[in-house]
Amino acid sequence: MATQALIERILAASDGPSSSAIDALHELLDDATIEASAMPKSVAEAARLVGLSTHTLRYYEQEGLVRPARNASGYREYSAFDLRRLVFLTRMRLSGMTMTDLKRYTLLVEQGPSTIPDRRRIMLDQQDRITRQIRELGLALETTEYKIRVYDGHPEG
Amino acid sequence: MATQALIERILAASDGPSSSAIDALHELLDDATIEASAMPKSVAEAARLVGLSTHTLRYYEQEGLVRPARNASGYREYSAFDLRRLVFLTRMRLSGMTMTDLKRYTLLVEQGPSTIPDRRRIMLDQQDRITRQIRELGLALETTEYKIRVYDGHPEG
DNA sequence: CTAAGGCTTCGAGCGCGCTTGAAAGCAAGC
DNA sequence: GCTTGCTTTCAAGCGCGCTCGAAGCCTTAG
Repeated sequence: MATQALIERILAASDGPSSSAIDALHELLDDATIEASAMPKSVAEAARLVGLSTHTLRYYEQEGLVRPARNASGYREYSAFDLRRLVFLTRMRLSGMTMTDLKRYTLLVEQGPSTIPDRRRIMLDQQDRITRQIRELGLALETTEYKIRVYDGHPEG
Repeated sequence: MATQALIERILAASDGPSSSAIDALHELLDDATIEASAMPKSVAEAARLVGLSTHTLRYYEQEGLVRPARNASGYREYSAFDLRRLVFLTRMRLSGMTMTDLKRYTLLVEQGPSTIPDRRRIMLDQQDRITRQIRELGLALETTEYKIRVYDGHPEG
């Protein structure tokens, strides 16, 4: 029962875009709100779009994770490409990938296609890590469900 | 397809114990390896059983999360009860619950049944948090799957 | 009796990922 | 020209959750 509930929640979470449309989403822009205008975004706009602070965006640049262009006055200009990368970075950070690993990965990306095998390996490792993490979360979720059931007077049993 | 794979992974993760047996697991001991012997465990044994360091166990005690008894020489003795609590704590920590929240919760537990509504609330909040986190991990997992597919030469479409 | 290896307490240190603050430049409205 | 509010760089600080090291006590084997 708890397991079933978990699955239903996962389904609800990733259902909207039917499985085959997911690829298109990734390819196109990773996030519908980004492609709308092709105009580069200021650091504040970019921050708002990806849900980070301007400070964090500057920090990411300093760490070499993203390289927005600059306008005549030295202001940052985040292109759709930069925003896509930021979405990727955010997703990976939220899933627990470390800054160190993201730096390594980004470096490989900038070195061109010859590093694809290395990048693939990193993604496979992340995939494993995330899968383990989901397993752990499943256990924790069941534990909260159990406690709540007990607090509600374990109506079954 | 990615979604289906995700669900299958979740299923594989929490399948062994059939849904209805999960409650029993929680009630009995949370972890089969613990109940075997009723003898209290030393800090090192307890650490090994729950997968933490002895340093961390002492730290948790210092923070009031667990209260193992002491033997004549002042050594810690972790009972089955203490170990159960440690498993709970570990599970919650791994799911991202903060030390602060765990301290609050533990304090409520030690204040007796009158705090059950508060505890229930905390568990409901955690349940929400974990569910959101699983959603995020789902996105990240799809992203790694997408990248890997691309690196493999996107054999489909 | 001694040596090895557990255990104790205490306080300081650390790694990660930001976060904040200071000082100053640029843009747009009044 | 002045003000308001964005932007820049740089360096220092911080909160969390451990993690480590020192100094000394207890227990068991030889």
